[in-house]
Amino acid sequence: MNSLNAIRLFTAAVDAGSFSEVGRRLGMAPSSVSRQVAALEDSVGAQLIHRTTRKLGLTEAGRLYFERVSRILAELDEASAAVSHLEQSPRGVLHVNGPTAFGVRHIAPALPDFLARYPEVRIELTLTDNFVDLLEVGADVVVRVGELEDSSLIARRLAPNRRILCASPGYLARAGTPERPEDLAAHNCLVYTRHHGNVNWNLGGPDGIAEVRAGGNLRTNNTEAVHAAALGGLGIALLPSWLVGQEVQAGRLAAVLSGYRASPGALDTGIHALYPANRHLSTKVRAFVDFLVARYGPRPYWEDPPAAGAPPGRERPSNMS
Amino acid sequence: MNSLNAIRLFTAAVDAGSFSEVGRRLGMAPSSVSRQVAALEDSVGAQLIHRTTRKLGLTEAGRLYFERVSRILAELDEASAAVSHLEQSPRGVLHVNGPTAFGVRHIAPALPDFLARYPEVRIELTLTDNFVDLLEVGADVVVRVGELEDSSLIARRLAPNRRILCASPGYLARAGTPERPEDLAAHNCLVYTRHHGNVNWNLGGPDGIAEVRAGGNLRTNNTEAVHAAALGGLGIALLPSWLVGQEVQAGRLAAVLSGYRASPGALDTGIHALYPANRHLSTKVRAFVDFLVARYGPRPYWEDPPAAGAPPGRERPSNMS
DNA sequence: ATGATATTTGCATATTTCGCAAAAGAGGGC
DNA sequence: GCCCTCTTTTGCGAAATATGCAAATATCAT
Repeated sequence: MNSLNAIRLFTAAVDAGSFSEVGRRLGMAPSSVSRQVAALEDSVGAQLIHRTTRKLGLTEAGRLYFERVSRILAELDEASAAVSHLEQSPRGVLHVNGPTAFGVRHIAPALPDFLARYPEVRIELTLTDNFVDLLEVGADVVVRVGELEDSSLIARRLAPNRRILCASPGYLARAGTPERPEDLAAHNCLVYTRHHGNVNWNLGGPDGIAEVRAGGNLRTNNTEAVHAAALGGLGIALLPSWLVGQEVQAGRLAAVLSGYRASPGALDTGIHALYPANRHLSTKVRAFVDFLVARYGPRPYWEDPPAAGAPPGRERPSNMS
Repeated sequence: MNSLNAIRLFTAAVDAGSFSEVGRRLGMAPSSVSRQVAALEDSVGAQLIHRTTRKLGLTEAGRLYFERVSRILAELDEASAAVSHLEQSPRGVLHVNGPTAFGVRHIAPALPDFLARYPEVRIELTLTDNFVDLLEVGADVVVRVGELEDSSLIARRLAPNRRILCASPGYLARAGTPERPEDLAAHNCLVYTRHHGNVNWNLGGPDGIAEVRAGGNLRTNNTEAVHAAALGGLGIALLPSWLVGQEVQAGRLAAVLSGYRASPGALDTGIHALYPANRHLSTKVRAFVDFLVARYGPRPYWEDPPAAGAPPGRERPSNMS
């Protein structure tokens, strides 16, 4: 195996016309240059440079080798430079993966701002609801809502994952507004469930945790269906704040029992951006995750404003267009 | 500076899909592969491969680098192969330098045979009468007649450098044939001289060395002129055997005082091929020098046949066409 | 869960590489 | 013609680098 350094020294010697001159330019002993070139000659099995103590001259083999190799070295440096360039500022293709519903509502609307800020980035957004393997899908970042699998990935928290009870104003006008968890028993609860069987809602309030048996005339494994039904006035739903927060703000839905927290026992799983724990975190990934963190802020725009008297959070980023 | 080995391991890892597999194929520890690739990543400043313990995946930078670098590696191997190929058998351009007169008579006529034997060689023959620096003129081999300068070149003896006294048969018929060195005083001696001043011919014979004051009505610094004058019957000349040997054999000239040797005191300077003392002697140079040695043999075709009773020399190569 | 296999890292060991000094060679200037 | 300088090369000890093994950690299949 010939070493790259030897080839570099060979071409440098041809350019400089002297091993000593190469040593002077590169800050190394002439003997090292001599030995490296000799080793290169041994490896290719031919004399490349005729040497006397006063001048160097290329052999035919050396001329041939030099012509090809100097071009190759330039290409190699160019390749390294291209890769380095890619990391000097956010550039290239950023492959983002996320859940469909969240992606449509909160990732895709953020992309125009991101791409305006980083014009050299192109985004490939893949929205899938099943758990994806970063390597499998070739993603750079994955946004996950909810529980995190144990993995070697780095998880950066983007937002809390709060669920709120809500119903349409029409439904509440017709069926009344529950004031305490027990009141839910008299309401049509729209149940999102992954499995069959009964579903209980745990609500934490000033009087402890109340476990409510949620039931009604709709059970579905699709959050969007629950959402649509609630908007249509079918009943009371327990839905993520990122899904209904803005509709509550706009008045299309009304939060009920807002003094209670859903699943108070479970720790807040949150919404996270996941990316590989590499020694060299690519700038485009860092820029994207930083961008999302800044955009959502400590209190995302879909969440209620802080309660009166609570210390004000940092300025929220602009709402989505 | 990134090492070539690291790049090779990187591409091997991409091909094999596993560092361990690379280690198995190349007979090295997986940890070494891992470290080399990591070092390469550090040197280009970007992650090239996403790794989990089960699979490897290229990053965008890695894909970019791999595409360029794998092509570059192939070119590099090709360049080394081209140089090696050049030395596997005599090939390429052979730059030969020699004296004009000898070259015309004994080098150029030998070339058709040489080129027929080595069809992949092209010869560039430069004939100059001044001393040349191999590097200066870019020659691979230099043929020199006569004294050798001290140098680091390797000298391979091709033929003796004998000078013989001769004259045209017509001259001898007119002026008589000298039988002893002293007789030359009565003859018209054609003198080749580099300098002005008198020229003495030293002739060694059974009765010791005789120093003869050579003189006549022609002095010239050009051997060919002496030769032409002798052929024209002007007088007796002292000329190299390679120049007049065949004309003596053909009867156009007759040797005189053939029992005497010219300059018996000086050591036989001979005719030599000179080439650089490199560690890797190129096959084309070796082939050419070997060819000349074989062609001229221990007793060149221009020399007299061995005296009767002397052990026969090896078969002479074919005379020039 | 457990086993098999993968990458990575610490650490001791080899191997290579480096620089200095000395030797040998080549050319310029006096 | 001789000296002086600068060159390449080689020996040798030291520094730097690479390597292999073992252990830790991680992932996937059974």
